[in-house]
Amino acid sequence: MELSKNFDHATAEQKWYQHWMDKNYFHSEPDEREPYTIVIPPPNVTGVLHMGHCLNNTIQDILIRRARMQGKNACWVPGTDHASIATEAKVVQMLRERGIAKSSLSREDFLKYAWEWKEKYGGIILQQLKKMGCSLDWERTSFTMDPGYYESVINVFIDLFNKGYIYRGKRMIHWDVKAKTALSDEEVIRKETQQKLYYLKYFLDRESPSHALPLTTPDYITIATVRPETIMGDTAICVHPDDDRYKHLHGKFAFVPLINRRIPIITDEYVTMEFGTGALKVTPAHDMNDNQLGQKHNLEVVDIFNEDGTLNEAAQIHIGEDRFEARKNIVRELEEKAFLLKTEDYTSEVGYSERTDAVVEPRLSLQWWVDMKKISGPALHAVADDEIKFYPAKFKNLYRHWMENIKDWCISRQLWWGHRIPAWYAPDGSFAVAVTKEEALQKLTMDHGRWTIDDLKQDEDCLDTWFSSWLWPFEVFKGYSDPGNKDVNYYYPTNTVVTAPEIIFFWVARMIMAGFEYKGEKPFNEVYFTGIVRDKQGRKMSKSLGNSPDLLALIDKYGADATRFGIMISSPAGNDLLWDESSNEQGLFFNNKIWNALKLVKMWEGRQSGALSPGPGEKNFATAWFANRLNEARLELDTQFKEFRLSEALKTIYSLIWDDFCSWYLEWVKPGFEQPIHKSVYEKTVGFFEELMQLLHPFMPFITEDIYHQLKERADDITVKQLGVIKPVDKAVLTNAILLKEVITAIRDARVKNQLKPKDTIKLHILTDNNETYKSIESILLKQVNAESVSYTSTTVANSITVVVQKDKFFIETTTVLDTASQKEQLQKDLDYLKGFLVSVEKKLGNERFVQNAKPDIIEIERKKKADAEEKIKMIEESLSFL
RNA sequence: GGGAGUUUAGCUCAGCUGGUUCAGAGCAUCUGCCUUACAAGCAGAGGGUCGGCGGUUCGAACCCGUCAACUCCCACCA
Repeated sequence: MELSKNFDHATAEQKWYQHWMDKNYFHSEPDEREPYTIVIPPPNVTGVLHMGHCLNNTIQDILIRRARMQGKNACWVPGTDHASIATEAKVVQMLRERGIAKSSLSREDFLKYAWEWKEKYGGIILQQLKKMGCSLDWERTSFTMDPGYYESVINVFIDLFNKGYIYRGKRMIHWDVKAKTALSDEEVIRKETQQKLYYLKYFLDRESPSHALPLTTPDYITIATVRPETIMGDTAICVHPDDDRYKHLHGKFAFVPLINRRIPIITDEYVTMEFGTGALKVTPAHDMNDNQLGQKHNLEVVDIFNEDGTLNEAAQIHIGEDRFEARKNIVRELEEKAFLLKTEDYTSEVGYSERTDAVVEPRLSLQWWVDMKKISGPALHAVADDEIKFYPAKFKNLYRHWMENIKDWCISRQLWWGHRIPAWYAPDGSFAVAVTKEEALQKLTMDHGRWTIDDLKQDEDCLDTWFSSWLWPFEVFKGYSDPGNKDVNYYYPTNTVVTAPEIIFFWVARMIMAGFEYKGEKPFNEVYFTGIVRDKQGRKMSKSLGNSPDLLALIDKYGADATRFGIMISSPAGNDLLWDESSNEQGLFFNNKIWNALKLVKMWEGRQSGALSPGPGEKNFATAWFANRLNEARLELDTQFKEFRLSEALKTIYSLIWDDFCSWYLEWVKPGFEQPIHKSVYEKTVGFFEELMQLLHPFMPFITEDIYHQLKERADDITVKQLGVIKPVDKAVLTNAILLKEVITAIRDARVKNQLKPKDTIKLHILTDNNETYKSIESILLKQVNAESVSYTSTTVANSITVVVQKDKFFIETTTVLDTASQKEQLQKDLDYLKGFLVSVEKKLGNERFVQNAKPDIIEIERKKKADAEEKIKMIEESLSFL
């Protein structure tokens, strides 16, 4: 069958993925083999594939495919995360588009819509992973809200509550006014924000007889604030106890502008004297630090915001206005009434919601918390002691620091989409934690006994999404709901987690904690942190910047293999990567190169001669070399894989195929025009090609499978073909090949420099001590430098171009007129370099301390360098004298 | 403020235990080739004071100190 001009990626991708699925290659069941397990970091069920996923999942697929080819029982578990905030936001938006307000729906109705939405759009991302070629075990697809998984999450909550690790508490939390939910610390992004610092007059209370002030002092105190809209929540003014400016005011009172609330002036060392005016307004309901101050000094708490960030009745003025609207209006009013002294530009970091980008509002509220110190111990040590390895290791420090200073985890979210908190409240506020209402009633009855089942109400809130995904490594195998089952016993602990460093706390740390708490064992052996995908200018890829390419369009254009190549080749281990579409182009060119090599080899298929096993005199240097080169490269690849240097591993294979196989090997064994190829050489070439495809397969699965089948009619598939053992390398053959390449390049260079046309033939004369070596590579050399003859000489050949390689001399005899001047120039250049080099070596060897201290083999090398250089200088000088 | 990282060719990065002609690769550039697998290609070439300074050492891109620039994480003064 005639081969097409180029590799048709679209057809091949479709064909082979379907074929692999039909053969069920990706499905794993426990057996006697060693398992190799990866659980996918579950993408948001609402998600669509972006470059980060592309990198992340390509890496996982490479690891899984390689493990599969190494004889391990490879299992890569797919799934999605219900992503409560993100999904609920999308559903709310969809409803709004249909003219339905969430507030008009019951919880049940809303969830019906949400599930509908999930069934329709959810999991698109899993289909997209197939397009990328990911070899996931689709039969094991999990979702964090699958019924069984849901139950496990609830039971874990109950278990931790019963152990006393979960509590309910009123605390300052980060409040997302858009999503109307609490956020954990990790969900808040701090951004530098341009603000204004307003200096406000707070008039002092002079009336109060017991606090009379001398009339000479000003009748106000100036406060600097960026949040004038919160003054109505002020319940104190605080100054530093040592601040001389305010000593006379300790224990006095002042009035909040506009509303005239009388508030005390207190002292605390928390206040920075240098900042602003050194006097701080204290708003315990709306600032984390102020809240702490408030607790310490027993201040009143006045909460002036509604949950959507508008002002409530407690604010007394501007009721119903949004906080930022109110800020403007209040500033205007303060100005009009002369409370505003001045305004300064001021830049500081402000917290934004990771999900909705709303400015986070510190808010006092009753939430559920996990006491992290109770469960973090084993997880801290597992990483510190390398029981779980981090790649790159630098993340160990970050992890340790966070774990040692771990704070309690706010796990309740004011959302409907998610795992509903299994807490049941009685009318008097007492509550019980239980799976069912009945159980809860029973528990409550033991203490109280006066309620019926209809009196109980379940908590309205859901659990943080990470409270479900931290169970992922074992619960995808039902390790919690069905402990000790055969799957979890076999696959757990899993081998590798591949994820972004951004979620080291959200997910990685918590999975480790859950693993120890519920399995008594680490959840995985190693974590590979990928870099962040950035654009050419180094900007993080993001929707808002619009610099994130459409991955599916890229796959259409370049093919999945080239796209995988593109992201992997630009992905240094452990660093961020600057991705540019041109790297996909490089991948496409690579496809083309491989395809053309196939075309060449296929041309030879019908033109074979000789016997399958070569005769004694037919030893072929090229095949002997390439067999060795393959083994050498495979050793290199082994180390690169062990250290997760995947980008380098790909470069190794790339160069092995392009340079060693195509540029050298194929040229060396290529028969003359329309000449037959020796059968044994052909068979070996096909074998090498197969092995190369096998090495490349984890990176570029489609083209490699396709070529594997194009090379030969066969029943098996490369996807499950096992890698052979690496044979010992014959160093002598490799060394000779290096010499051969060097000679070829040097002679070609000389040809170019002397303006010989590619078609001009030459006669080559070799002056060497080592005729044997050259005899074995002679025919290759002849062909590669377009020589009509090769002979050996013991003297200089006159009227020729001289080339010196290592200790051998080559004379190029040609009919064209030679430019001796440029030859001389070239030789002189070499000579100067060598002389300089010799001086430095001699200097080194003349240094007594070097000879005394350096290792003997190093000294030996230096001596050899000296001898070689001297010999070479002699030869060049000889050649120069002939010109 | 605390911590981590980066700095090597025009660009993106390797360089592992200090020692081979160790200053490398890919891309980009330049020169010559439509040579019967491939111009998405072939052959060849040029290009770097290894961020600065100092130290250790027989020997430093590599180890130590210091300064500078950039990046990230954590904690933040209203």
